[in-house]
Order: sequence, then C-alpha cells, then structure tokens
Amino acid sequence: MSSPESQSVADTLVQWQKVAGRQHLPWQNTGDAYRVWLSEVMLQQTQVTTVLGYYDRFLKAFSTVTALAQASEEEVMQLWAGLGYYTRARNLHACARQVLTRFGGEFPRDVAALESLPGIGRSTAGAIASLSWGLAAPILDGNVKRVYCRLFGVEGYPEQTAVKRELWAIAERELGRQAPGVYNQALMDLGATVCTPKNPNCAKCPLMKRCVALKKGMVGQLPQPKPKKPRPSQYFVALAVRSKHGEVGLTARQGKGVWRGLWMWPHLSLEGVDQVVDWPELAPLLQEIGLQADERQQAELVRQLKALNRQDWLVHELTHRKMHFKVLALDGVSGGDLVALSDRAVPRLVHKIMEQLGWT
DNA sequence: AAATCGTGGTT
DNA sequence: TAACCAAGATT
Repeated sequence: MSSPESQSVADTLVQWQKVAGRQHLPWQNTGDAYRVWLSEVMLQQTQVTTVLGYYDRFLKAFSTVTALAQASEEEVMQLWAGLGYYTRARNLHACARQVLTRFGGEFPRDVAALESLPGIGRSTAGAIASLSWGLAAPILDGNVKRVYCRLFGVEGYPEQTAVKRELWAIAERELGRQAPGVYNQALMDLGATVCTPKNPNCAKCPLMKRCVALKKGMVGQLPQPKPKKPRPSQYFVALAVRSKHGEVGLTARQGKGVWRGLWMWPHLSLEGVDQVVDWPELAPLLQEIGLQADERQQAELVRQLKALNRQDWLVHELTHRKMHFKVLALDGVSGGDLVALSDRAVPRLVHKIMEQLGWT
C-alpha cells in the first residue's frame, strides 16, 4: 500500500483516494456548493451517520439555498431539532439569506467571501471551495489535524493557537494543488478510516513510510490530548404539563445560554441540591405557560417536590457540564398557553423527560 | 484565549 | 462503561 518516498504526500493521497476513499456519501461529487455547504455545516462536530437523515430531510424541504432563505427561522429550527449546536442552524438560515441578498442566490466562488458568511469558518470555506469547484483551498478539521500531527510529528495539542497556526501552515504547504478537492477528501477519508483516533491501521496507510509518529513509535501519543477539565454539575427543577388532548406547556428559551431559541419545559436552577424550594419558587414556572394552579394541583406539585430525595434525577450530559433534572408533572390540565409538540423545535431533553414520565 | 455550544457513536 | 471525540465557529 505504501508509495515511493519520492512521490509527494499529495500525489500519494490523491492516488489512494481514488481506490480506497469514501465515494458514496450523498453530498459527494455533486459539484453543488449548496449541498457541500449544507453537509459541511451539519458535519461540524457531528458524525456522518448522525447527519445522513437530517441532510436528506433538509434537502427534501429546501432544494436550493434560495428556498432555504425564504423559509422561516422556526421552520429551519424544527428541522434541525435534535442535531445539536443550534447556533449552526440559525447561522445556516442567516447565511442562506445573505447568499440571496449579497450574492444573488449563488455561493461566491471565493474563499474570503465564503468566510464572511455566518457559520462558515476557514475550514468550511476551504471545503466548499475545493470540494465544489476544485479551488486550491486547504481544510483543517479533526481528521486532518490528527493526520498531520502524526505524519509530521507535531506535538502540543491542536487547540493551542501556536499549534493551530503550524497545522494551517502545513495544510497550505501540502495541499495538492492539481486536485485540491480530491486531496482534501483523501485527507478526511484517511483520518476517518485508517488514521483513526484509536487503533489506527498503519499497515494500510499509504503514508506509512514517511510518518514521523510511526517512525518514533508515537502514533498512540499524537495528537496530544487537550487537558480535560472537570464537568460541573447543575441541578434544576422542571415542570412538565400536558393537557388531555396532548398539548404541552413549553416556553421558548431566552438569553444566550444553551438551547437558545428552542422550546423547553419551564424550569428553575437550584444552585446546589440542598436549597429549599417550595411553592413560591414553583408558581412562576406555571406562569410561564399561562397557567394558574388550583389548590389540588398546587398540593400535588409540592408533594412531588418533597419526594426529591427519594427519586432519581434525570441526568442530561452536555460537553461542558452535567445537568440534573427533577421533573414535576401535571397531566390532563385544562387552560394555559399549551402548544402542539410537533409544532416546536425542542432539544432531545424534552423527549427524554416525556419518556421518563411515560408520556409516549 | 479559553469557554461555550448538543448529541450520539465507538471503544 | 465511562471516556473520548466527531467534516468547528463564535465570542
């Protein structure tokens, strides 16, 4: 599988890609910047298998960037719901609108102009330019960072500014300028299928003979992992309300925290498990969904609250923290500003809570 | 510059 | 099974 050392990295990879690279992903070889862009944004920090279904649904709903631009933000958020990193969805929509208003509905064939669009950074711009049109622009995603760190023995973790600068310089230098799209695709495919994070298959690697990490016996050490910090735990009480017709009491998340703009059960932060919570703290949650609890409902909620110590918390893990929820529930209520769940963009947690309640 | 932002696949 | 981390961008 290994090539002569006289052949350049780029030539070796381009040759390898044609026989061993991935070929059949739906956005590949379309020459369509809209499809490449849509897939690239969805693939940010997200695995291919997770993206496939979302990609199909988006393309079915919006066949062109103009169609996407003309949709409402709420429509876009609903289609994106469950995929995570929701700022991507808002930027996707904003980007589509800018493509329409600034560039007449066609993505600009220019890396700098692409980077000026919301949600498109340097790597995504390079991917769009090279994969759609064959322009000479490098990419630097997780796969490529890993390949370069090993191939050239780059130490320090890739999130560091100096290391990142070095990796971009390598990416510029090594870019296969005869076939930039194929070269970039090869880098990603190599990282995804051969030069994997764990148990890399060096025997199958076309760059085996020139890999610095392999030569030094450091493949398992590179790229150097980012120092990990403890994930703080946060505790909440959430209120789940449902009518007898199945409408639910959701509110739109305000501010700039997690799930901004999505709909969630009203909830309050506990700042630590020991804090005493009683009816005065719960009443505002009902107010958020336009509900005034009668005495029976009030007593029921307080009863559920007191059982806090004996009931397991529902844990929802995010990248940087663990969220623990105590769920209070009222079923079969009437009144309030309840909504149809199918009409709202909601995070997975909303469904997770319904499952715990048996509201399925 | 370091933190933030979701969720799920893989090992 | 708990840790790792995935076609990163933004602030």
